[in-house]
Parts: sequence; C-alpha cells; structure tokens
Amino acid sequence: MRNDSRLSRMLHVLLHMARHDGPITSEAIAAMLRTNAVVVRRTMAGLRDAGYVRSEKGHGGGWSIACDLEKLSLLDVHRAVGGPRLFVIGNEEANPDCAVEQVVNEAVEDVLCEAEALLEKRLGAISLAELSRGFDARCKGMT
Amino acid sequence: MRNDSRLSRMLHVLLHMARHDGPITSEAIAAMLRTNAVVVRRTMAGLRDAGYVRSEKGHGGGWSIACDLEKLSLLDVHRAVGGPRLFVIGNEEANPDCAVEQVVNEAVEDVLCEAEALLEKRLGAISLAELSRGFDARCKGMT
DNA sequence: AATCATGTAACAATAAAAGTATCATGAATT
DNA sequence: AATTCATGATACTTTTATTGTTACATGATT
Repeated sequence: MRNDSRLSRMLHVLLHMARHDGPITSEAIAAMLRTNAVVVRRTMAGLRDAGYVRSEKGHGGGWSIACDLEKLSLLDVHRAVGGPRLFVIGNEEANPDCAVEQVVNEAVEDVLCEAEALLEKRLGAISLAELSRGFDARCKGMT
Repeated sequence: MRNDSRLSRMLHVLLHMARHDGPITSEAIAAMLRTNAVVVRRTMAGLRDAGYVRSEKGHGGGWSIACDLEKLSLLDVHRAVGGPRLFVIGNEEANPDCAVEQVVNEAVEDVLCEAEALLEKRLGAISLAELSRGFDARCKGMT
C-alpha cells in the first residue's frame, strides 16, 4: 500500500486555511496538495463531519475552519480522517489454538500497543495553533 | 497493503524450531503457518543471511537454528526479515518548498520517530529465549 | 437560467506483502 | 549412477488499502 498521507495533508490544509480569509475551494486545495479535488472532498468530509471545518456550495463557496485551532489536536485530525491503521506490522493468525503463536502475538501486540499509546499521547498534545505558531517562528527566523 | 506478518511468523517458527530436534523442512513450516513453502523460504532467507538459522538441502535437510536464542532479540528478527516499514501514515511531499508543509512534516516526523525509537527499544529488549520461557510458563499454568 | 462548488458513486492506478507455479541445484538414499 | 528430497531462484498473480480519475447529481449565487 501507499503511505497514508491524509493526516499530513489535512494539517497542511488547515494551516493554510487559518491564514486565509474566506472559504477555499476544493480545486484550490487540490492544487496546493498536488492532487485531485475529489480526493480533497473525500478526505475533508471527515473533518466536516467532526465539525472542524465547514463546506459551502455555490458561488463564493468552499471550505473554511469551524473550530478553535487552539483546541484542535493532531490526534483529533488523525481520528477525523478515519483514524487509520497505524502500523504496517501485525500478527499472524494461522492457528489461534497454537500456544506458541499466542505467546508471540501477545509479545508483539504489547510492544505495538505501547508505541500506539505514545503516538496518540504525542499527537494529542500538539494543537493546530501550536503548529501555526511554529510556522510563524520559522518565517521570522528566515528574514 | 496487507499486514506485514513476517516478524510474527518468524518468531513463531523459531520457537517451534527451538523445541524440535533436527531440521524442519519448508513444507512443514508452511503447514504450521498455513502458507506456502516458497513464502517460508523467501522470508527465512533473511534470517539465514543474518546467520540466525541454517538451511540444508537433500534428504534430512531443512532449517535449523544457528545461534544463541538468548542473544537473539525480536528487533534482530525484525531487521533480518527486511526491517520493513513500520508506520502506515507518512508525510506528503507535494511541495517541499512550502514552509507550511515543512512545519507539518517535521511535527509528524518527530512523533513517528519517537514512537519508532520506543518500538525498537522494546523489541530489542526481548530475546527469543525469553519468549520461549514465556511459553513454558503458559503451558505450566494450564496443567 | 447559467455558473460555480460541493456530494456521491464507480472505477482505475499504485504499492507492498503474500500466494503460486515452475525449474534448477545440490545432497542423501538406494 | 539414478532417484528422491529439499532448498534456491524466478516469474508471475492475488490481495488490500490509499490515491487518482471520470462523470453526474445537488444546491447556492449571480
């Protein structure tokens, strides 16, 4: 499979939307992400359903932010886009009755769960507003 | 993509080999894993190249352990089977010049790297011998 | 009414692991 | 020496989830 870039893409879009007045169309977003407007709508539908963004049809329509970025974490976005599978590696399930397989799977599972917990904790601790400030800082440093 | 079950499968096989006298054929291993002998050879080739197992042709041939399980960690096995990609999620790379994209990717990357470090640390801390003892303990508890 | 923009559905492309078939190679048995 | 057994290697196909694409319906604005 390909890399799942939905989280990165949505963060990217949200930061752009944050420093843009008025709605942005799917076409404009697609151009930013170098992809297709349908892909944009499909992915952003999750954010809309969660109430993080709003979409409007017709002239002057498009996408706009509908929440406080200070309260929106990377984890929120991750979950809103489908909370997709995190790890490539996983268990085998050839013979659930095999005690060896059980021991192996539990060991691997334990490690993965711990890593997943860490990941969610870290993603939950970063807000979109912080990212935006990180962007400001970077721009300032470049002048 | 499917789940990558190579690590789990190889751990499973190694534990079985550890409590088995003499070589085991790819066919027998394939039966244990409910898969194909070619898949077994393909995956175990990595372990052989790393020196963890040995393979012999002809009558009485097959696979046998060639190292001290006390010194073989889950991380070693993970790396020997190809040290595959860990995470499904990853960065977008639509426009590397975009400062927003850079900030987003760095933030996501940081979190992933931290999780990966934890994962490798934990996998490196468990030996096959420990897993084998875990199996013994489980069997004892079941009597 | 025409245009713009989203919403939805259906399908193709992509990528990596896994599954499968086939044949070559080499070792042990007879 | 011939047969058999087992790995080694190659060349596919299948699977599965994201991504890409086309086409059309729906609703809002001009």
